[in-house]
Amino acid sequence: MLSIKKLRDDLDNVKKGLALRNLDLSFEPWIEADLRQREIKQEVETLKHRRNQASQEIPQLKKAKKPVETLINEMKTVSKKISEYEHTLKKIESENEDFLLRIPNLPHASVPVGKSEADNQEIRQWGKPPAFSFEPKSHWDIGEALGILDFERGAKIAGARFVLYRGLGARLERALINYMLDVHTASGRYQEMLPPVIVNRDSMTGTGQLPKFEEDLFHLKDNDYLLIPTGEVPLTNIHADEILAESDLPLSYAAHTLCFRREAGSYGQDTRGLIRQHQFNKVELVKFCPPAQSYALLETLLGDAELILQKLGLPYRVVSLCTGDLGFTAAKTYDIEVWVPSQAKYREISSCSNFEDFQARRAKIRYRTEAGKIQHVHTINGSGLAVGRTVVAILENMQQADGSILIPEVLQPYMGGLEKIASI
RNA sequence: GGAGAGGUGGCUGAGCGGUCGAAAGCGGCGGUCUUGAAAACCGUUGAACUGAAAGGUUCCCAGGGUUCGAAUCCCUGCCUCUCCGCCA
Repeated sequence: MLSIKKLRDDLDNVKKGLALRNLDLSFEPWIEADLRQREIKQEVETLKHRRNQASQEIPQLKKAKKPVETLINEMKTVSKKISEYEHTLKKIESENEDFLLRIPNLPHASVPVGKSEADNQEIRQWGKPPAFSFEPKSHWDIGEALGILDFERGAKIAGARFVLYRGLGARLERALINYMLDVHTASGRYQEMLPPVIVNRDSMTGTGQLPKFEEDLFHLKDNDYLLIPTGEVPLTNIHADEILAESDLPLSYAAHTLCFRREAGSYGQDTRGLIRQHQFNKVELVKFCPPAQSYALLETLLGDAELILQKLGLPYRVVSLCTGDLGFTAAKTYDIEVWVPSQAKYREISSCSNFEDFQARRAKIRYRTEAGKIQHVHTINGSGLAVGRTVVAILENMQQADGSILIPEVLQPYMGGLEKIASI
């Protein structure tokens, strides 16, 4: 959520920022409603002031054995008016709130300006795409041939975009989760968490999935619970409605969670394979910090995610999303894209963003400065990494002519010392 | 799932329907004292909105209701605890 002060005092710059996102919102109705809201509020407050005064006078008059009938009758009218005004006020306030909750964050000055994905800016590449002496196979062909991925049975059990990992496939997924968490939590860089993967509406609103993106979420209707699309939701909301101490910042959390996405609107995209599943594993990194540190810490967090790929020996590049491709809540985002040989393309495996105070304002995550001032923290998060897609990258980049897969050295201890996965 | 108890400030914990944002204690902060610290004593100590300020409004889990007036009464929901049942 943007600061209402900014909207009132600096609307031109807000509009400019939104224009960079290809967004042209009409603010006129809101401006009017906002004025009206403040007017009514003042009116209500004046009436309430009178009522409060009377509430003190009445007992005094009673004590002095003076008549109170007139005053009470007068207050009856006042109270009636108050509740009428409040009814209107509530309606306007919730409409205004809803409008604000649907405005995206503004891009940071360092974000490249552009219309679409095509304008994203490559920051760096790491590693070289492997050269194969044969036509590299897709990970689903490899996985099925090795008997470690079973898409047919995944579909039978649940439906399209679900997979059954078997044997060493399941082991590999688990190995990656453990490896990633071990690296991130080494020497206390991130505190490990294991949060709920089902959350309430407040949490989803706090991190920005609601109210706008409800159709992307799985919904448990009986009790209005929602399945998280990313670990960012429970991790960020850990500190919702809290005032943190500056001396405790920055806070860094890492967690493995399942993630669930409806993938409404992505029909026809990545219909085969692990890339786009309704349910997947992810290790998420989240930081809370004072505003002055957030851009430096975004780089740190990005580096932490990159480290995993480096240690696994998987070629990747880092891309800075342009203003037109930025997610709803982000002020700045780096995507890490890993090389996928069968597609001869880099594909997203991590997204690292600085939300500035956008989520903190929604979720009411604040901190007290050393000077005693209370202000919103900045939140930063990123995948470290999407586990299923890491499996994709390993299967495809490490594939051998004989159909086997070499297991990255750092992962071997997590695979019981196994050096490769081969069909028996 | 059944029966009961309860949700008050950083914590513990008072609070008759009417000067209650809320006693008291602890903790925190500032000071006196001290070479320093502890102890003792004194003072101070929630948040949001609004206003240049003075001030005003709101918040005692959440949402409704009763009332001139609600932390206090009623209803609903959520959460916590105890007992029973079931259960990984």
